[in-house]
Amino acid sequence: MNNSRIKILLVDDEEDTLEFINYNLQQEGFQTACASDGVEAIELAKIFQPNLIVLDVMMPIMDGVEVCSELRKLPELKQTIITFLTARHEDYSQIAGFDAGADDYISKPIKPKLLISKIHSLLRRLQEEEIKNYIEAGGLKIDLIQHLVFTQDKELSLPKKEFNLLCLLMSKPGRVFTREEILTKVWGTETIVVDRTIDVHIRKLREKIGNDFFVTLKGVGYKFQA
Amino acid sequence: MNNSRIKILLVDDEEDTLEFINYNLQQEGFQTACASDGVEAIELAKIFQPNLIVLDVMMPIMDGVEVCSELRKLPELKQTIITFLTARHEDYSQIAGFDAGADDYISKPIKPKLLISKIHSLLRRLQEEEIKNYIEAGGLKIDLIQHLVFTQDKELSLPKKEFNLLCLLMSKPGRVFTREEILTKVWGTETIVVDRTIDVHIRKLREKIGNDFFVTLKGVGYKFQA
DNA sequence: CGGTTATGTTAACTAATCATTAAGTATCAA
DNA sequence: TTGATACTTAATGATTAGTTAACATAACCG
Repeated sequence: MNNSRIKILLVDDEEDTLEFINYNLQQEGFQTACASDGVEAIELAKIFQPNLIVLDVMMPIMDGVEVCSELRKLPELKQTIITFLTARHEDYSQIAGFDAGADDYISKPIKPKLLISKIHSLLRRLQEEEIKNYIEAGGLKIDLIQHLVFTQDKELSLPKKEFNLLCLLMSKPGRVFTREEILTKVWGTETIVVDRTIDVHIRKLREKIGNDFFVTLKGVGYKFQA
Repeated sequence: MNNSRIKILLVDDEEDTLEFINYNLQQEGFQTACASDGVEAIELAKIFQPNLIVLDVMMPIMDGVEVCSELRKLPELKQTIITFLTARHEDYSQIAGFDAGADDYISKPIKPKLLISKIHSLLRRLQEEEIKNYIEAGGLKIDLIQHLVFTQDKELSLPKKEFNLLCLLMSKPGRVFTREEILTKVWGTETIVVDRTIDVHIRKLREKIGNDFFVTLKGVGYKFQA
């Protein structure tokens, strides 16, 4: 993963801590932003759209738990991971933190290496969670939930049959699907269609997505090739 | 959140997988129940009333998709989250899965930490939906308490069905809802209405709120788009 | 309680899109 | 070269959604 695409928002009222964490994260190439109180944090979060928020629990005015609850209410931050920063032995806030919707916590005093590795593991989780509902291959991405296909330059919404056919082929890039297989998996066992129908749908996919992705194997079938 | 109040039903034909997940979830304090086939799953679901069902797609007799469809028909499981367990990129039933009304996917091989965090986030979503008093997306805001919709320029009060339909679509902007899903979630499982009814309600929403928010996917369903 | 209005549903029709086929052409492999 | 197989195009057919108005039902209100 390229760290420079990752945005992290740091929230702490102590200037020193803020600078310390900030320095370490920037060394790792993360994009960072800092806020020194809850109100500022929420404002900044809206604009900055961070992937991760590191939030001190003990803060004046509005404490971390409260800030976290507020942040969780923002729909645009649904995917954002929130982690608390707590002084050791602050058990109460840990529990309350999870109620407020935090994903993890980091204890003070902060050890840079631990912090970084923790952040990496949190981000890995984010990435893995994101991947699940996609089929990805050869620079293309199918979003099954949104029923959309993303190419390098555009996003398209395909008709049902085309979409299903593409899903099938892209589910195993490089693997050949026989015409028979395609028929049973896309059209089902009941419906009987002539072979040309597959060709036409392949053609439409070639038109919309690109010729080279779809390889014909004469007498055998088709495959998706990156 | 107190995990011990959360009930999770696990369905898989492989004894090992079942035990493995079960162990991990029990470690976290969740209440669990296990079923090894579809029929058992449905029976158990009725009695156990789980908050979350983790359902293997590949099963003999009745596959996960089929089980999911059946489960979705039970009115008492309306609030239950159903998530599929699939071998990564392996099967095509992923696509059919969303048609059946699953909420999410978890890919095998299962990583305990990911599973747990996934479950937490699913449950958080459930909780949020219960607590939340507004839905926001694409410049629109629904106030669930006041039963009002705010657009950029005006505030409107929609009839029940229209309101519920809008809530459903806006609860997950971008996500496609199949007609079947819409029917069960807005009209319930008992009432039978003709397909045109959905169209008419969509039309009214388009009229009142704006055409472009509501995207038709022929043969699939509708989605809300910002 | 009626009468009124607002909402929900349906039917019937129209429109649009998608899927399929047919037919001619191109390509490949034996 | 030739026969089989795939590609392409356009036309047709089928399916699905949009629209409208009418009817039914529920909610509202004096």
